[in-house]
Amino acid sequence: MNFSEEKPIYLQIADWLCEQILLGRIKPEERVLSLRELASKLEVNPATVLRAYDMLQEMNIITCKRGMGYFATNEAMERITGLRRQRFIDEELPKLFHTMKLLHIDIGTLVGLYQNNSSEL
Amino acid sequence: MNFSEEKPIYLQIADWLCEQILLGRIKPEERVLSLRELASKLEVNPATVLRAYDMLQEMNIITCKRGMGYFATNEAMERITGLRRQRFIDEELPKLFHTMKLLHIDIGTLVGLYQNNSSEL
Amino acid sequence: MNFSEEKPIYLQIADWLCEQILLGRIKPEERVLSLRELASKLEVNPATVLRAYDMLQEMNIITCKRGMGYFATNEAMERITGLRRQRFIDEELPKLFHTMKLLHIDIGTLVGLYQNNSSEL
Amino acid sequence: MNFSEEKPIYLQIADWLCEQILLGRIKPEERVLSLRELASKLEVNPATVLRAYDMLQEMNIITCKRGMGYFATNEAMERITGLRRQRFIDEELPKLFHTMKLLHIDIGTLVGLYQNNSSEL
DNA sequence: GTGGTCTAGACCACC
DNA sequence: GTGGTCTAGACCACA
Repeated sequence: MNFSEEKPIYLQIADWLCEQILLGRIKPEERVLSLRELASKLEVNPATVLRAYDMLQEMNIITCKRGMGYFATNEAMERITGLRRQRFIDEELPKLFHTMKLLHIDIGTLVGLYQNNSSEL
Repeated sequence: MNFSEEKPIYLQIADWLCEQILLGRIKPEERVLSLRELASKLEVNPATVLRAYDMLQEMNIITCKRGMGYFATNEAMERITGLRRQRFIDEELPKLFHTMKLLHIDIGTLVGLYQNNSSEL
Repeated sequence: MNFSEEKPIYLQIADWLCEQILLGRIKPEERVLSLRELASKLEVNPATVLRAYDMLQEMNIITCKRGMGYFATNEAMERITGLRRQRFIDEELPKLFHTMKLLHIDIGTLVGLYQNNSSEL
Repeated sequence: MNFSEEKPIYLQIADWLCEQILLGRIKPEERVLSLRELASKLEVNPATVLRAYDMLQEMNIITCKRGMGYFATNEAMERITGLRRQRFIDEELPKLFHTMKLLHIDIGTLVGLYQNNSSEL
């Protein structure tokens, strides 16, 4: 995994784990990698993974069973989708539209780019 | 000017100045406020403004004439638009489309939100 | 290290570090002294060292791993040599030849001085 | 005239004037441009030209006749050549040889570049 | 007046 | 521990 410079690594780890869940690669109630496993896989400090897990735990996305590891909650997916949709609509979209205006990119152009981009995948 | 907490002030100053140029409030070759003027206007330390100006100077958006202050270059606008369009298309759009996919927001929905948003302004 | 008065200290630090790399005292991927370590060793302010490191980072000569310090990139040597050769040939040599002409020093004389100088070392 | 960024303008003006003398474009005892003439020609502040002239006066390269302007001294050429040769040999050459060593440019290469360069002019 | 450098020190986020 | 940001203030060279 490649970490971007602009965001703290622990946030990127949390985001990545959320995506794994959204994509169905981790099911509700399923165990996620242990701190040490994930840390060594990602080549980061376990304390960094811990911080991500702590955060997700507070959001009720994962939960810790002592001695057994961390597990996705059964409401994980709804929590993630809810939080993200809200952030997307309230924060990201306004910025997006502002940028488009400044750069004189109209919505038609955006749709065009979307379709090209989608077909590439 | 109100500074957000999430980004360094010097970056916000740089962004703000770029927008002033994009919006035509500062013309090419025109002098921008001196370090001290801007610093006292924004109530920040001159060194913080300097850091913003340094950055913009390296991007060829402003240039320093010794003892006389900083001036917008005559290619300022193209530089800014160029840099931003590229960043938008290469970095922000892919993220946007990725998020849309994860959240099951299709392009039609986005267009709808765009039109609502535009009519509000 | 003795700093000359004529150049900013941060540039001298940057130059010095580049030479350490060119001379093989710092290998690619190797960690360089932390801001604070180098600052206290050189008896300067950490902010001054930071400025040098910032500059080298933009030139892709060193890179920052968060919380762990700065490391020479694996292309550090090529970058330095490349930048310096170009500057030497494009800027310094023309000045040199120009000066020689004005002072009526011919190339033979220069070669003589070179050989004396080399044998001294 | 194009001023470099790295040196104070007044020094560049002084250097330029010295070169005019070395090249014989200004003869000993001949009048040089007045402060205002030169300032407007170079598009700089007369105070900047004054600073250059002051410096040259202290070096006995030009002299001021009140009410009549500045004149090259009759020893101007020797002064300039003397100062420059010394600086060239004591300061510039050692730096040059040091750079060549670091960049692995040998004296033969330099001679080659010299000959190419000379034939171009 | 302008910008540029440097210091000392505080405070923060991150690993 | 690491780097990053910001402040306050001093001092300098330059125009």
